[in-house]
Amino acid sequence: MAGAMVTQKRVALLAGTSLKTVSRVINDDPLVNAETRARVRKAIAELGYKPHQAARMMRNQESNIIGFVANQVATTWASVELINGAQEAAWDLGKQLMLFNVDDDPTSGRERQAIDQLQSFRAEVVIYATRASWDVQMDSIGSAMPLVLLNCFDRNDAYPALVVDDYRAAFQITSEMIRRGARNPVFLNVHEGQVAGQQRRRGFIDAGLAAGLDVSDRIMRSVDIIDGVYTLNAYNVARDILAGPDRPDAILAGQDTQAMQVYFAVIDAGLQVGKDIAVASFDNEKPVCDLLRPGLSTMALPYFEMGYASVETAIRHAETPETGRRMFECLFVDRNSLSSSAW
Amino acid sequence: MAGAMVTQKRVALLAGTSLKTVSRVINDDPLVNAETRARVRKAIAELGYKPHQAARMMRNQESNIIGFVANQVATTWASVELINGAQEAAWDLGKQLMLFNVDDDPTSGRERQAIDQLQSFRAEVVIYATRASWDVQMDSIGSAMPLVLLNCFDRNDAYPALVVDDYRAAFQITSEMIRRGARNPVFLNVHEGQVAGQQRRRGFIDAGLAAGLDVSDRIMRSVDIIDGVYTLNAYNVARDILAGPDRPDAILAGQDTQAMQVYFAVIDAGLQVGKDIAVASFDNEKPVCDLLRPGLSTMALPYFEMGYASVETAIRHAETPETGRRMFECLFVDRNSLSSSAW
DNA sequence: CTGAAAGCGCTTACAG
DNA sequence: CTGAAAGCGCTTACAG
Repeated sequence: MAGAMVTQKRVALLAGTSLKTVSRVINDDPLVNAETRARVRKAIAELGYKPHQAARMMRNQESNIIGFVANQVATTWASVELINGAQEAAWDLGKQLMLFNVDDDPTSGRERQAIDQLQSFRAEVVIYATRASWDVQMDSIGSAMPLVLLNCFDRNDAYPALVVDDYRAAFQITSEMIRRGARNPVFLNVHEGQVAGQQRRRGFIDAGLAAGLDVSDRIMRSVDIIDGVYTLNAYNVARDILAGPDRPDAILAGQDTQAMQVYFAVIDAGLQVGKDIAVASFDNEKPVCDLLRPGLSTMALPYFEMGYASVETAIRHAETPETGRRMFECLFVDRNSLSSSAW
Repeated sequence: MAGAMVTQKRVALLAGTSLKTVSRVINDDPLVNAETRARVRKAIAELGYKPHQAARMMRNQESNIIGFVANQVATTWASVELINGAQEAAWDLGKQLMLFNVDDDPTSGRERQAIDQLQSFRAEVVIYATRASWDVQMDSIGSAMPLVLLNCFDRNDAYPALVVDDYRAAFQITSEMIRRGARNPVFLNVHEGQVAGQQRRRGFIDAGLAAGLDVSDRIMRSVDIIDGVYTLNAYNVARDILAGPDRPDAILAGQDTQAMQVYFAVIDAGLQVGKDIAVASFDNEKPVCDLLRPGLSTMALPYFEMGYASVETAIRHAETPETGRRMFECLFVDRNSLSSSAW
């Protein structure tokens, strides 16, 4: 490896020129004789020379590296899109993304390790992404490097943050349900300890009010966090309300995986989704939504777009610090779960 | 940034010692006076000094970087585990994983770009992972750097490869179905252009033979690749065989998402999974398997383990080149889909 | 136990 | 248009 290392020196030797001229050619400096340039190019190709990033980083005093710390992100299909979007932006903008998947367990020390590594590589800025919009405490990272929050934010808005507009998403999907005929919808919300849960509650209620319906007592929780473990029990909740006295004509689930549980509750109650009862949701986890029968109508999280934008924001933020939350809108994806015979 | 850079020199200045001694302390060289060491440690902490990786890489002529090129991997839950396993191993073994998600489109040039970047960072070895066990042509990478294949292999076995033992997995799950009473199983196989499809076909047939059943004509394809797009149609296939004259008492699907389609075909036929008919599958995509009702019994792909092992293999392979395929076994995860009233 | 010198591969001023 | 010198931050021999 070391012996075979191809350097500018060797290229210069072969091209019969100086080290410096090779450097010029590589950096597209116009002040090089066309013929010399061609000779150098040929030598580069012949030797398979690749500039040594580490040397460049050191000499230029800049790394071109953006850190991406993903807390529990790689656990759902949808949120992997945050990473894909960031990756794409990094390609496009000539940055190197250095990715770390860390777990939620603070005792594992993985997060600390990731930060240390990023500092050692002199990352110019770090993007911190979580699976849900928590109100995070990020000063341990923020004091070390410029920081951008993705799909989360901090209490004091000390860092630029890119978040989903959950209020609007809930408002929209609820309005759509009502527009199509729902008069007695139920909302199986995610945990209201999450910001998303709080925002969506408001969106659901406000959409009802806008249509003259009071749905404020039609919100139930279908997720539990027991000893830190996130547990879906939309099946049980849905089963109970379907068997209850005041059967809804539409169920809005907090996430597609919960909607999937709702489907089975509906089936077990001898009913049909999209026929006897409408179902809708949030996320747009493609495989789930497409594979359910009927297909699940849902509010698509704009994660790819957010991931992409996070890199753009990070580059700007590394240059001149910014703050403030930027909201991203969900997109309604209509499949076939949104009708009900009750309408 | 540049002005504020904390170097060994500044640490030495503060500790009242030489540059070299600081280096010794950082690299845990025992030949340092305990008191000097303490003084240096204190200075390091005070200044928040972090060694500069780029400088180390250059001086040591080794990068400690392992490339991980993931072709279409981040598209299913299960295969993200390949990445998670590799990440974990990298943490444990003190290597830096440099991850690239590339798409399958050869014209995008992302793969080439990834290789170029990895060469520029002088990655010591590259792990190339795909979503399925294709027979890949990897010489474009293999000629540039030591290469390890993960979840795929090449025709000539020129590189070490870590693959799933699909034959054995199919043999095991089929045997389990038969052991519990299946006499007329059907296998909705994945595409037999995939090695997995071929191996599983054999496993299914051999398990039948071992139990005295000829199931060789009970294999159907439930996936199409139309214009390069992978399309599941297990629903239609299952619906047809359930309505046909020779109704199976068990259906083995090629992947959990297909099993999900089978569930809906069973439901629409007015039957119940785990009661009227047994269903099983491959993958263990946790959310899907757990959320289906009844829970789906499936052969879990050992992706985390394989991802972890790929890094260990890569480290060895970078040192002394190896070749050969290593097989990993799937684990049977029993939930509640494996009974049938027909038994 | 400690330090001064040299060099890893590159690019930024500075001279020609 | 081209080149020789200096230095980015570190560690490996070599002397003390």
